[in-house]
Amino acid sequence: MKRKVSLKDIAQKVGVSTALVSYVLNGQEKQKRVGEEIAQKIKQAAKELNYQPNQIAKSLKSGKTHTLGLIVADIANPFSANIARIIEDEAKQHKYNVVFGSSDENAEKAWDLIKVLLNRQIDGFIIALAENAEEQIQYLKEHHIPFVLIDRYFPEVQASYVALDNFKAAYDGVEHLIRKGYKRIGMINFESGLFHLQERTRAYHQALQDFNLSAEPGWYREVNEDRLKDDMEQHLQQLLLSEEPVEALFLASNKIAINGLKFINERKLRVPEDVAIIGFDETDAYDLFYCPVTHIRQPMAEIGRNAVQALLKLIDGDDTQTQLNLEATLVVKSSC
Amino acid sequence: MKRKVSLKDIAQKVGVSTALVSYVLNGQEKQKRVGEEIAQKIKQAAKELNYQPNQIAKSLKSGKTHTLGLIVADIANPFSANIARIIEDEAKQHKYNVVFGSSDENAEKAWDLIKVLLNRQIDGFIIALAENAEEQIQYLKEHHIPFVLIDRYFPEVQASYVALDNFKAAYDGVEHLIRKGYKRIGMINFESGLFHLQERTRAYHQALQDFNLSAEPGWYREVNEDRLKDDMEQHLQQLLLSEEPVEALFLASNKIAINGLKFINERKLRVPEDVAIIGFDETDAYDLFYCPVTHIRQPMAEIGRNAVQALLKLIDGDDTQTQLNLEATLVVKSSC
DNA sequence: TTTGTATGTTTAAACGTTTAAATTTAGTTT
DNA sequence: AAACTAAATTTAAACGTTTAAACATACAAA
Repeated sequence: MKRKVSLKDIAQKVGVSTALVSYVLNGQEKQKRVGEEIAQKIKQAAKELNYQPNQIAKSLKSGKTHTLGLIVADIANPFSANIARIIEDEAKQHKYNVVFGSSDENAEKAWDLIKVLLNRQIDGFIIALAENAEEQIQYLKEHHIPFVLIDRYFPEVQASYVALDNFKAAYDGVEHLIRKGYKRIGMINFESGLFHLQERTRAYHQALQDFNLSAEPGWYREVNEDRLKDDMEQHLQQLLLSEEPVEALFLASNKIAINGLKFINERKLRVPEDVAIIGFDETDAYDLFYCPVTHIRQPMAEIGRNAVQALLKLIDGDDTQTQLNLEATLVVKSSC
Repeated sequence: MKRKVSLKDIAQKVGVSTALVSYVLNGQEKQKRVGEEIAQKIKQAAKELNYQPNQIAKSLKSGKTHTLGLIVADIANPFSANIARIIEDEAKQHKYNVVFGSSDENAEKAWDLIKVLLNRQIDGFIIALAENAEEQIQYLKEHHIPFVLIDRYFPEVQASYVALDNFKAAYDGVEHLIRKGYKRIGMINFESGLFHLQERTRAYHQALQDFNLSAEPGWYREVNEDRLKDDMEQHLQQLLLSEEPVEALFLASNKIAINGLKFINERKLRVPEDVAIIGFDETDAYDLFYCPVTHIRQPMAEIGRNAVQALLKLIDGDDTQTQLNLEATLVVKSSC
């Protein structure tokens, strides 16, 4: 890679000091009252040499990299990928770049990512927290590193976040099932201490209670992310193919829903006749299923955009915290 | 953000020059024969102060950022997202980070991305080319910037790439249909000058010819990415619901397949009775469709890993080009 | 003529590293 | 004791920017 053109090269060509070149190329010719004629020459030379400023040098000087770090559970998950795209676009609009990393829901990995990205001097983080990551927030706060949480947050820790009103979203979903007349309503959620998932569970129970429906303990099931397929098989078997199957099922995430639908497909169960379904998040799968699936859609674009804007505010030194619990949309199809 | 600990701080604390600290912390204590005792003190101090080297400064000095630029069409597309994840992991193993950008299949945007990332001094690119991007390759080559193409490449331009043997993959798919006894075989592909897509079309025609099947021109259709839904509607209408519908359909990408399946779902067509289907790429949709879809699977992990390895080789100054056309797998389900 | 002011330009230090070269110190040969 | 060698450490420049401060020049005012 032949050495790139630097300020010095331009300075040399025009016959001035690098300072002048810097002033002109940064639009400070007026304030620093650079001579009209020389300014022109400098601009001309910059163009001729196709000068591209070295951002690394700029960063070293300014301490700013104009880069945001994005940490998600897994960039290969459509939810993360979609949000990543939105964040990328929003960041680009503000002339920021995005470096990303996947934590695999693993606090250890998330730590590594944070450390690595910090050493690369990114200006701030957008993070979808892993479980047991309170420490990390604490660290970021102590070191005054700007960050915004998305999707998940810890209610007891003070921090900026842009998330879903998970309770309301899930409540609305379960209520929808109830109003459709289903009485035996089951739910499958991840086995997880994450607040946003627990909120969905809380909403399920609350809704059943509010509408005076009984809730057999066995109707609520938890699956482990790492054994997703097996756990789903096992629980669905019990929920749907036992003596007294549930009539309706609330599947609390896109991955859970996809697995659930696959099971239903394989066993040739009829939706909504044998079991009504309501899913969470979005996936092509919902539309492609023989019976399009009613689901709870998160406002992805809003989440992404708000997160970037909140983060940039923090980076710019405006310390007001942003705490958004956005509303989901119930997309009614024909699965219940 | 309180100022971070620098070499100077450690030097000061121990009472030596920064040079020594640098030597020790970079494991050069032996070659530079740093005193045993002082070396210990330095390490100790570094630990106590929790020293984290400033990578920006290192980069400025070395000209290396240990960061790879990844340019895909759209990070929100599962294909891109999956590859991104694999690339991320492989890069991490070699202590590299990944910055990404989406080109939206738009040469202009891809240019911007390249420029921006170059100014950030990334060490090399992994690129899924947009159409009309020959120039960009030329530019990268002229400037001796290491890069590896994935998924797409221009056969007439000499460059490292890791891609699929699209011709063989598609040929195998069509041959599968033929061997199943289908005679009237249609195909839907993107309207695009991209070589990898054209190869799929070429394979379709070649296979039909090799097996002495007639190929009505109307059986081959092209859709425009931006009008995907409408175009698909229109062509499927003609292909499947006209006087003489095709018996089987080769859908040449995941997006096309998903749209096609949605159409089939809406119109309540039977697969494979009314029409047999073979899809390209992977998507949950294939498994979720009431009749699991036979498809051509790309070896994503191989593509990603090979791309990173090839790129790192180039970065390390080994100029041998990597040109891989990997084989796809035909995943036989029940749609044909 | 001196002083002052406005205008235009350069100098030099700084950001946090790396590293070749110079320097100091101690030890060994003559 | 002089000369040399080896070991340990420092110095200073460099990477490519930015920017406060110093400097130079011209011109007007006293």
